[in-house]
Amino acid sequence: MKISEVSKRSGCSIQAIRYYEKEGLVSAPSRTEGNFRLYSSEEIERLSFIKNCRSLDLSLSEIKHLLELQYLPNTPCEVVNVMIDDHLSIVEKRIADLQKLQSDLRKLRRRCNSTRSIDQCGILEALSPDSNHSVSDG
Amino acid sequence: MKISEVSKRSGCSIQAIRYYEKEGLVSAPSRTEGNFRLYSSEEIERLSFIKNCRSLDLSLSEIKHLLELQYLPNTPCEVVNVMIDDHLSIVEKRIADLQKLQSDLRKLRRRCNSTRSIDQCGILEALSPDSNHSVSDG
DNA sequence: TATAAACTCTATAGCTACTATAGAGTCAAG
DNA sequence: CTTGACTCTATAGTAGCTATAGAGTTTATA
Repeated sequence: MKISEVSKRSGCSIQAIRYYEKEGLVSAPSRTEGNFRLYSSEEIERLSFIKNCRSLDLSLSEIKHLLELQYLPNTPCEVVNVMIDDHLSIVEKRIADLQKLQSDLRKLRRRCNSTRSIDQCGILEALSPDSNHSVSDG
Repeated sequence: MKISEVSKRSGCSIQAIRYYEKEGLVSAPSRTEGNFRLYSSEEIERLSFIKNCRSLDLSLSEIKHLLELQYLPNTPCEVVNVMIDDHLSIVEKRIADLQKLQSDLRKLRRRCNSTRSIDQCGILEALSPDSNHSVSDG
């Protein structure tokens, strides 16, 4: 199989596949006489695995770690659980941060309506440093 | 004032201040004979404004736009409101995406406990492409 | 057989908003 | 006159790709 076929079947873009090769997540495949990459179906599985992990926003280094673990079948899998737990914590923190941001933006938005001009804009006033109405105020 | 003083008072790092200058968010200040940047207190206000906007995760191009608007005091401020609304939409979408991700990760996590070995790991199984238990499955 | 279309290759720039670093110059105090 | 603190410019790095240029390869068609 050439790279475009592998791309379609794995869901990874051609550029991404070459990037994963460069980063060592997949090994360099054999080549045709004309220097085109040639893949077997094993590579599709590996790339699909990577794709699944990326859809969960796991980093390439985490994924690399998971791929290496598959060659150590007797390792206790606690390390996998810990990785997912850690990743969940990061996601939870990101959600909390964004919710704070959302709240701040909503408060800010309430300071103004569309009928004013720039020099009376409650939003710009709140964003200015000498304002008594700072961004996080109610 | 030299740059470190301005950095302390505005809350922007020295590198960030130079970066904002390069990107045209603040104008190039005068220099001492020894080529050190010299600022007036006006620049602190401008940089504090930028800092406030950045804490709301507004992009530099959005901030640039807001800074330009301040020179057009008679413009209707609807454009500001729209920008904040647009930004809120993006934040809301990001939150929703992350909540989906959180849910997927939690489901995945439930597939395994720490007492297994890698070859029996329910998480790795779920991540593998030939699995009947795909990542988003209940 | 010629040629055009479709595909692939490598290498590089770009994205965002900075941070970190190297190597050199400036300035104030002791 | 030297030490230390500060500043300067320029460059590389961050994450995970995407997009592009310019060149070569393969396949289909005329």
